[in-house]
Amino acid sequence: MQLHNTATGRKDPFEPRDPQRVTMYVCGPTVYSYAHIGNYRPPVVFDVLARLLRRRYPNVVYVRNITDIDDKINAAAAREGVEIGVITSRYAAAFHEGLAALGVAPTDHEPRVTEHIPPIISMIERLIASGHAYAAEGHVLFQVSTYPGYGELSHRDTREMLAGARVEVAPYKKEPGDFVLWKPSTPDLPGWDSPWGRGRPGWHIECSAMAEALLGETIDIHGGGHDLVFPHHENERAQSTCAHGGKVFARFWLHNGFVTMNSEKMAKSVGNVLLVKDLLQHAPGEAIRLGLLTGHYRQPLDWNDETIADARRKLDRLYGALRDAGEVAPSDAKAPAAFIAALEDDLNTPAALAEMFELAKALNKADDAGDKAQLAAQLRDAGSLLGLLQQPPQDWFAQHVGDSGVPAAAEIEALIAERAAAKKAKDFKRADGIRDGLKARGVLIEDSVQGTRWRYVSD
RNA sequence: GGCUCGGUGGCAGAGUGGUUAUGCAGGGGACUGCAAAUCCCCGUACGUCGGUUCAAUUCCGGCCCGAGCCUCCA
Repeated sequence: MQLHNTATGRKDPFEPRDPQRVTMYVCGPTVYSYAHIGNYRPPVVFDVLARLLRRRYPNVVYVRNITDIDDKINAAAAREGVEIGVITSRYAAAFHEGLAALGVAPTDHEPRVTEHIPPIISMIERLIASGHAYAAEGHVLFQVSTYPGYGELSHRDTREMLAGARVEVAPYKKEPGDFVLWKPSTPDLPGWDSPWGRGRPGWHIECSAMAEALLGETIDIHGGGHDLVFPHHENERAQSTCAHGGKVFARFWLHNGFVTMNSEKMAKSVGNVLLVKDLLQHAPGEAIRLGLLTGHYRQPLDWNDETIADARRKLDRLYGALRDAGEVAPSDAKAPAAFIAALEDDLNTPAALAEMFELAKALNKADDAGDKAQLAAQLRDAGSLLGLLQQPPQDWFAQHVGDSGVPAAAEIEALIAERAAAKKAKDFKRADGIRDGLKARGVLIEDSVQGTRWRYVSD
């Protein structure tokens, strides 16, 4: 297996440090509002990677955190006049609903920052003791100049960066590039007692401490959105490496590209945020998931109306092949080698999907029952790695998302029976009238050798 | 300005030093009462200018265009 490593800037062969325990940490959301489609790209991408790793290694420990203490959370809580727990549990629950809708399997651990304050304090103490951090005016700061490797992950020259720093430098910083590990809380803000007074952790130290607590000092894979490379992951790397006496923190750094809308970054300030909870009102979660996997994870993904429509049609074709195979004998055939090879080449999901369409075509052409059984099993197994095609085909075609107006199944069945009678009586005008009527109401009729079947069509 | 990554057929989107991506849309055909679904065939795409090479969309360089990051945004 090959994975692109941000630290080296190329695809490197991946071998776990310990094949008996493969470790992966992915930065999760800060739960202060509803998550948009871009926020779900890392969970979906790394869900696929986790599935792939689990197939190959007996024990994969996958951690994705939830950041539940943060200035934006504090602001939201203050705005609503509630405890931060009200805010964080609301949006964490919404996030989980989105994950479930997109078929994202649960991680092995989902640590929350507020439940890991002692390990965070402990790590900060160790950084101070080893001379990498210092306390000043209630803050604790990491002294970047004590870590020569700083900048290696993001390929930045620290001196130039510091020279070009455009942010006002806080007076308590020894050097402009130093970043905060702990900051003081005023009485009206959430805080925890610490050796440096009542306060709260900085953002970067959370992930370092939770990764250490759950996965140890060196992890195999660290993932997240491309925007986290700097400063978040650069800082994490500095903290963890220094706290662990120079041991490698993450052996592989993986970063997914952004989701854009009309080639623009999705951001509140731009006003082009597409929330998944809204999207789910119009499209099946499985189609959204496929939409997120149609491009390679490192490429930017431009999201538009066609993305979803396209994904739905693709699923129509794949599920259609499974449906037309009919009842086939169970087979334990696995995904073909070319499909696995595509995924093992830095998670090339577009190439892997192309293999699935080849399987679908072969399945559509197959006559022999044994061949059908095997091809259907292969297609399903391939789907299981991408988190697709796991429901009965009938269910896929019978679902209708959101809106009103579409006829209920019972009514459709009755009209189909009526049409069948008309067809038998050679009254094709009436039969076609029923079909056209249903089509106008969003139901497509198909006659097949197994009888007439129907499905809801989008738009 | 620095760093990272891109510009592929109508759209989406892989890949490759000389040979089919794949899906959708479109054209033709088979099947069908007519459709739909399915199958077969088709259009000969690689930003631009140079260089390397017997041969470049694929390697190298310049240029143009685009996205992201540059202290708390997935």
